[in-house]
Amino acid sequence: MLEIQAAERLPMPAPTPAPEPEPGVAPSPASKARRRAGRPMARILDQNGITTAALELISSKGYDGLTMAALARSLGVAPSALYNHVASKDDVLLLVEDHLAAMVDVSAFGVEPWDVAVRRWAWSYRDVFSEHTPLIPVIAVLPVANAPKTLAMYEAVTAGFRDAGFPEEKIISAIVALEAFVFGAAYDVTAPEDIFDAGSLADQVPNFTAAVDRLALEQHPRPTDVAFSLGLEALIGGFGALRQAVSD
Amino acid sequence: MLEIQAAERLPMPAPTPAPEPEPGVAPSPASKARRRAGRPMARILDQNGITTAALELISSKGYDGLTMAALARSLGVAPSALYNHVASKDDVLLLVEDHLAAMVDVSAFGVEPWDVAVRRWAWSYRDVFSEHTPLIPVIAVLPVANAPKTLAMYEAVTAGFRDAGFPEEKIISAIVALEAFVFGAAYDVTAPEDIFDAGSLADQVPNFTAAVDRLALEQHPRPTDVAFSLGLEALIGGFGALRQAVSD
DNA sequence: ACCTGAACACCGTTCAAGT
DNA sequence: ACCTGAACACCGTTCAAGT
Repeated sequence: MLEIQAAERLPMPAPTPAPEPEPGVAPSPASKARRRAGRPMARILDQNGITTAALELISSKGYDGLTMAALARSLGVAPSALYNHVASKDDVLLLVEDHLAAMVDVSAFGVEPWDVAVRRWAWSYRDVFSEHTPLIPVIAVLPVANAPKTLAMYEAVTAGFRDAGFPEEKIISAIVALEAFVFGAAYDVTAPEDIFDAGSLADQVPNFTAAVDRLALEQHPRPTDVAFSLGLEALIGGFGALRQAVSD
Repeated sequence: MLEIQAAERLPMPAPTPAPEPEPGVAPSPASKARRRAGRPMARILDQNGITTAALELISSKGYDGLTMAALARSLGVAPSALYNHVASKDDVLLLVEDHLAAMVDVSAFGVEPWDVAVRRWAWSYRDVFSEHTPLIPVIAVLPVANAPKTLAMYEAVTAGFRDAGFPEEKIISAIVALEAFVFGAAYDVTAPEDIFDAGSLADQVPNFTAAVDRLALEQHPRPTDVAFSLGLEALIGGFGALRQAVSD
């Protein structure tokens, strides 16, 4: 259901087809007149428009606001119309995920040194998905064949690892491990500030409470960024030692 | 809503109270007779019974099968009865999470060397939650004050880090980083085997496909375990270098 | 092929009524 | 205090009917 649908010519001869509005663009408020049932003259929906509308809905109402009904309304169609273009709501989430994957910064691979590239990629990956954590369960189970832009990201990262002298049989494992860390860290970004406040139980967990208080004393940047940096540098350090000599 | 509710004595004098069935135990099939409305003689539900029933439901029907209606049915009550003991379905998930946290193995801290303890804890943590990934979004945002067993786990780990010479101001950050990796890895366990099959797009991502094929050649244990081990050892190695000299 | 509109089989949650 | 039963305001999804 995620294949690209070839733009289809209508069977009737139409030498100068009337300039149709872009599919997926919300109808102007002027066109309040409700559409009659039946196939419309011009296609109204496509996967691109659905993706864009979903992203707008998410950014304005959050993932709770992303319902098939709300999505349809923002596109000016009935909810059932969506099912001509996606098989399910999960399909919509997949479209969104693949769009976001294209925003992850892989530009440093093959240009900057390996560790710099990994650092840039991982921070960017975490930042993008920390605003979209409801997608993480979807990504984790997502066969890459259905997400071309996600696949392109993996290709860039893999090539970067290979060119940096990373042993080929360990590349995928290393990427999977880094990705696991990135996804977990994306959740951590969304945690409330006082998540580690033990409240009335504080005196029962003295070591923990002391360590939490001690961290708070450091006038650091966000604690979530400190933890991410600490873990990421350990992973980069450990994985970097696996590389074979290469001029870069 | 998660406070422990003190067992309450009924106000009426009851010198030899009839041996009441344990609360939360599903009614024997014999007692088919429907309860009348109104407060029952003996309390039927409590948080313990709800937790146990939820865990049974999850293990038999999965998280999709964990609905308030199904949970109530397994306990022999109406769905609305649950709301006398939990504020919401999220509260139920919290009870389940805290129960599972107690199953994570922290026994090696303070007994075995630091790296052995971390390794045992992390593997156990991942294994427990890989069967309960729908809880991960809940844990990530969960104030520890509401989850006493989870808090106890953090206390044991924190003490282990401190006693091993870990600088106090970095302990929480290190635990948070390890936990992020564990949660992400828990998702990875649930991924389908062919998740990295690029299908028809394979020739567009040659480096990635080659690395995936290369990994498959290694007759390893589960790829997810290889990736977890690789990342965990890097984290342990990197964090271990932060420790100050201590005799252990 | 691609829309509408009605319907289906659910959800979690609330609340009056009962004891 | 703690249950039942009815009701509420949703969900995602299906499908006949229309053009």
